[in-house]
Parts: sequence; structure tokens; C-alpha cells
Amino acid sequence: MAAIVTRKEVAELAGVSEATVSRVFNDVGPMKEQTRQRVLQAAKTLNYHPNAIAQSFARRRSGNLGVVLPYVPKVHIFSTYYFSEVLSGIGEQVKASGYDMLLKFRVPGEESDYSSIFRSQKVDACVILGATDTPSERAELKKLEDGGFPFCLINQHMSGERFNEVDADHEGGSYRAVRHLLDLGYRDIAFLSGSPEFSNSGDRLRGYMQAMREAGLLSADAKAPGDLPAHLYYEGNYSRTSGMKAASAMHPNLKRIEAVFASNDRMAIGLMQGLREYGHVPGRDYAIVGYDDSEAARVTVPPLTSVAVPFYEMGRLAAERLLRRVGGGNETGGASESFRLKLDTKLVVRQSCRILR
Amino acid sequence: MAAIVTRKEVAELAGVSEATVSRVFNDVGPMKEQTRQRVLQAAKTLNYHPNAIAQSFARRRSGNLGVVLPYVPKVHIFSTYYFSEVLSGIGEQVKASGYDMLLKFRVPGEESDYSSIFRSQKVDACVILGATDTPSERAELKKLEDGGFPFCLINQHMSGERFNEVDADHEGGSYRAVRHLLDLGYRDIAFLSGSPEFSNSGDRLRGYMQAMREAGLLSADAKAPGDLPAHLYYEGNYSRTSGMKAASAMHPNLKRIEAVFASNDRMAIGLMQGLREYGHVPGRDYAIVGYDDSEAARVTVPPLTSVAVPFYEMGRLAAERLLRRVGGGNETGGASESFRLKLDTKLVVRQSCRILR
DNA sequence: TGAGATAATGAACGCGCGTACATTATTTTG
DNA sequence: CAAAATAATGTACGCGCGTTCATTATCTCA
Repeated sequence: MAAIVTRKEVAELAGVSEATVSRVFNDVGPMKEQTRQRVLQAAKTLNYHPNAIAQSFARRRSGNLGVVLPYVPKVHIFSTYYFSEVLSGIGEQVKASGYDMLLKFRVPGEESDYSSIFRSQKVDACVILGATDTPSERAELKKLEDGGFPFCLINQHMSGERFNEVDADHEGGSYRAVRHLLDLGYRDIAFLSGSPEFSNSGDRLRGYMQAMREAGLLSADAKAPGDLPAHLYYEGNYSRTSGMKAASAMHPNLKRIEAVFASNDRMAIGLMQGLREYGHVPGRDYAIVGYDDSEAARVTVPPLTSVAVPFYEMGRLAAERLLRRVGGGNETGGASESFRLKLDTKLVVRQSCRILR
Repeated sequence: MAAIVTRKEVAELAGVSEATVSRVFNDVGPMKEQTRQRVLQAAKTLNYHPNAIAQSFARRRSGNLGVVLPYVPKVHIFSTYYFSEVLSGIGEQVKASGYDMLLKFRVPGEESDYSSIFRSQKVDACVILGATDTPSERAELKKLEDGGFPFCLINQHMSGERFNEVDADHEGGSYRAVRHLLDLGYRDIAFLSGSPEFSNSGDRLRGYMQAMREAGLLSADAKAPGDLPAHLYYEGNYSRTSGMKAASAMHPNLKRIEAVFASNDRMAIGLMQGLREYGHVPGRDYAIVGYDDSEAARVTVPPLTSVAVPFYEMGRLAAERLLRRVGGGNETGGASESFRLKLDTKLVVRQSCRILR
């Protein structure tokens, strides 16, 4: 291992004190140009790089933005559209802000001790992905908030709390998707929901039901899955295989279903594959709209109409807001204002829904 | 911000010295059980967590595995199959080894100063993704090697060097793909290559040509793209859009092409989309084999025959080998043995190639 | 030219750990 | 029971920085 060059060696070569070396590298205080050049030359000669760990320690700041990801053994988490897009956006902002991105894997279901992530001092702020609205997770997040640790949830709203959040208008996106189907003449529109512990699943359902109520297809007080006809409500876990499973459940009812709105593209694709095995061709025998507008939506046959969610931008904004906060270093007074952003979604029309009537 | 609890406070509460607190937490030396319990109780009472930055500093070890990724502004790098799979595998191993994963983005084309990544001491070892075989990159990697910094290349072979590498048998995978087409009766088999600066592009081409030579479809001394009939060689950059572009170039020649072997699934998919616009249906009018066996291969119509590359396992093994090395802390003597692994690839047959003859 | 003001730089120490060596406590042995 | 051996714990300091306060060098002004 190559020997570590410290500022001590640089100071000796340049004939100055270590404090001067430090000042030069941090652009602090008055500095004679001649002295500065001498130091920089010595540093270059010795190929000196400040020890980042020592800097972090002395500054009491890690220079890392933590990203907390759910850990499921053997699951290729980075290959999930949502995570990969958000991470790309975070990465973009981290790079632009001169921070590093430290990934932390948290085992879901296990005692979530979020605050220990901060107490180790290894991250200055945290983006939390895959959080769920359960009492224990809420309690853990409250502890973070009470401790003044800067964090941000993405795509997970915790109503009644003042956590930092970056979310998207899933309800509006869902509403527009279903209105699109209604405008094409479809009336018997089924809904394939994702896991209910995610707030965004509830948002999608709400948008679906609002559009259906406005079209007079549901009673005015319909609010929950239980208020839907059984043949119009299905549930998966956002995976393609759960979409294929839903196809088995849906197939017997397909005489009574004209269209399907699925809560994400993967389930839509799995559903299409499953129904194709029963001889039902998407876009011809039934209409289908996905959600997320992932790359996969563009490669299916026919290409999928889907609601585009700006996950990349969500990740980028969360990182930007957090890093602005910790970079400002303005810890004056009590709890700072929380930020909550809700980004627009957009329906991208492709060939999976023909005009019916 | 919550006050930081240090071992000093724990020591006071437990009525022991700071060294004893340290010993308890590091399970070092003889320790009276009674004393140990007193310390642990005090730590729990104060909610003490060792400061990881201070630990890293004192240990002269960061506890981070660096992952170097190419940075291209606005490109959603995590959404690329190769990167996402490798990262998932690395993440799995990092979690298992009690390390953290620090992402570093490097601007390609820019002066690649890999060694500065190590000189900051912020990572103990590095996995390098997206490296290219250019003289300047080689020089930078040689500097790392000379400095004794532990790193590993993935999916990029640098012939003549002794760098740590984890690769896959692309030549063998390619060969088997083309043999499969030959076995189905196809003779006029075109090749859609990826960018030539990646070693694995050359591997794929070699496997293709070997199979074609053995079938007597190429002369015995054919070695380079120039030795191929022009209508059988195309080039893309591994993106879906470059595959669609290749479709335009290939379409006029489709009377003379029976099958296509594409260097990755994305280009295969783009090609299929492009040719479908000209009325050519994959699996019926021509056969096609992709590479990588990404998720997308499973959702196309028809599902794509593809060569499976264990990217996830490659990432996991690279991390395992590196972390074993730095964890062993055995820096005795000079340069340690480099490791080079080449994992098997496997042809996964689906419906994109019918029996021709 | 000397006093005062300002610029530039150095000395010292803290950040919160890990641990070598010294000291004290406890146990074993003759 | 005392000496020797072993177990347990404490003291002191280094890791490589950032920065406060002290000291020195330089400039300005009367």
C-alpha cells in the first residue's frame, strides 16, 4: 500500500506550518500568493490528497448522503424501475453537489432503527426509499425528526406527520388514466392494485374510483375496495409474476371486463402475458393502461399506454433539498421547515387502448 | 441536532475508563463479565453508538467498498441492466460483509484519476464498472496497481495486465448462440455488435465467427469484421435506439439474412421494433437471439432467446474477493496474487427462433 | 522613524476512537 | 501466607485534519 502523504510532509517541503497547508487547501484567511504557490507546488510534488476521513472527522461532517434501501436477500433491487430511476436522480444531484452517495440496506420487518444510521455519523442526511406506513416505522421516523436528523421520504406519504417528502400526484395520474379509458368508451374497467401498505397504492385507487364515480359507474359513497364489484378489483405486489397470477383470477371474468388499469407496468405486463396464454390479445380484446412509464412499456406488443411518474426528478429534488439544507449548515434554532413536494404525473398514450365506442 | 454521546460519557456512567468501553465494544482482551454488562447497560441508557467516522480514522480503514460508475449527465445509469444487476450483486455481498457501499461517479473521457479515489482514504477497495481499454485508462489502472490499491474490473478484460478481473465467457456464450441458430438450420446469420472499445464486444464477435467458420460459412482465416460479408455485420452502442437504427440498415438486406445474433437484449429489442415497422415479424420472418437475458427478454413478443450472463454473481464475487482481501488485512510483502474469474454463460431458449430446416 | 494597525503565519489542541504499555487486582503455587 | 503468575483495567497518545488564539511580519501614518 502506497505510503500516505500527510500535510506534515507538505508543510516541511514548503517550509511552512501545517496550519498554513490547511489554510491553502481550504481557501481560508489571508494568504500571501507566494506562500500559497509554494504549498501547492509541494503538494503536487508529493502527490498529496487530503485524507477525507480525517477531514470528515475534524469537520464533524461525513460528506455522504445516505440512501436507505430495503434489503431482501437475492432480490436484484437495483433492477426495479422505481429504485433505479430514483437512484439515478439522486446520483445526478450528489455528483453535482460534491457529495458521495452511501448506500445502506435495511432489512424490512426487522426492528428499524433508522436513528442508528445517523448516530454513527457516517451520513449527513438520508433519503429513505421503500418506507411503509406502519406504526413501528412511523415511530422510528418520529425519532429521527425529534433528533433533528435531516431525512426525506420518497413516494411515501405519512399523513399527519411533518416529515420531508417528495411525492407524485398518483391520484391525479390514476384519475387521468381511467378518464382516458372512459373517453375511449370503456365502462367495465378493472383495477389491479399494488400492495396496500404503500401510500401510493391508495392514491391510485382513489383516482380510479373518483373517475368511476364521476362516470356514474360507482355509487357516490364508494370509497374502499369493498365498495367495488368483485370482478373489478384485483391485487398484486407490483411484480410481474403477481400480474400473471392476477391473469388467472381475471380470466373467468373477462366477458365482464373491457379494460384494465394496472398500478404499475410490471404487473400490466405480467397480466398481458397471462391473458395472452388464454388467447386474449391486449389492445384488441381488452384495453390496458399501466403505471410508471418504464422502459418496458415501450417494448411490449402493443406498446403500453402508461402514466409517467418522474421518479428520476423526485430523487434528484430530494437530494437537492437535503444537501442544500446540510450544506447551508444553518442549524440556528429549532426544527426547520419541512419540505413536501408533489410532482405532476402524465399520461403517455400508446397502442394498448383502441377506441371502443 | 441531537447531542453526540461519546464513549467518555459511557465510561463515566459505568465507572470505568474509556479504554474499557472501547474494549467492550470491540470484544478485545480479557474482560470481566460484570464490567462488560455495566458498560453495555450504560451505553444502552445513553443510546450510545460508536462514531463510525472516528472509528474509520483510528482504524485507518473506511469500511467502505467504492464502486466507480461512469457519469453521463441525465443518463439514468441505474436503469441499465448490466449496471443494475452488478450493483445488486455487490450490494448483497457488501451487506453480508458488514461494509457500506460508496458510489463514485467518474466522468468518462476526462482525465481519469483513479488513484485519487484511494488517496482520499474514503474507500478500502474499489470495483470499477464501465472501464474501457484505452491507453490512458490502462495507465491509470497501472498506477493503482503500482500503489498497491485493491481494485477489480468487471466485464472488461485488459490483456497483458495482471489486474483483478471478474468476467464472463462471452466468447463461449456467443458461440453457443450461433451454434443454436445453425442447429435450427439457419445459415445466413447476421451479427449486431456493440461498441468495440469494450473487450466483451470483441469476445462476442470471436464466438460468432468461430461458430460460423466451423460451419464452413466463413473462410478459415476470417478474424475481423472486415472479413465478413457486409450484409452480415452491423454495429450499435448497446442501446435500444441503436438497435432500431440498425434495423434501417438491415432492412434492405433482409432477403439475404435468415437470423440475427445481437450483442445485447436492448439492441435486439430495438431491432425487432424497427423491423416490425417494415412488416418483418421476429420468430416468423427471421430468427433472433439476444444477449444478457435481461428481464426485457422475457416480456417481448415473442420472448427472446438470449444468452444469460450472471452479472449479479459477477458483482457479488468481485465484492467478496476484494473484501476478503482487505478484511484479511494481510499486507505482508509485495504484490498479492491477482484474481481473475470467468463465469459461465448459458443459452436460454425461448420463442424467437423457430426450426428452419 | 517609531507607533499603531493590519496581514500573515505558527503553536496548540480538539474531533472520538483504537491500542500499547503501565499499573492494579486477583488467582495460583510452593 | 507470601511470592509469582495471570487477569483486568487505566493512562497516554496517535490517527490527519480544522481552527482558535497567539505571535510575528509588514504596511501605513503622523
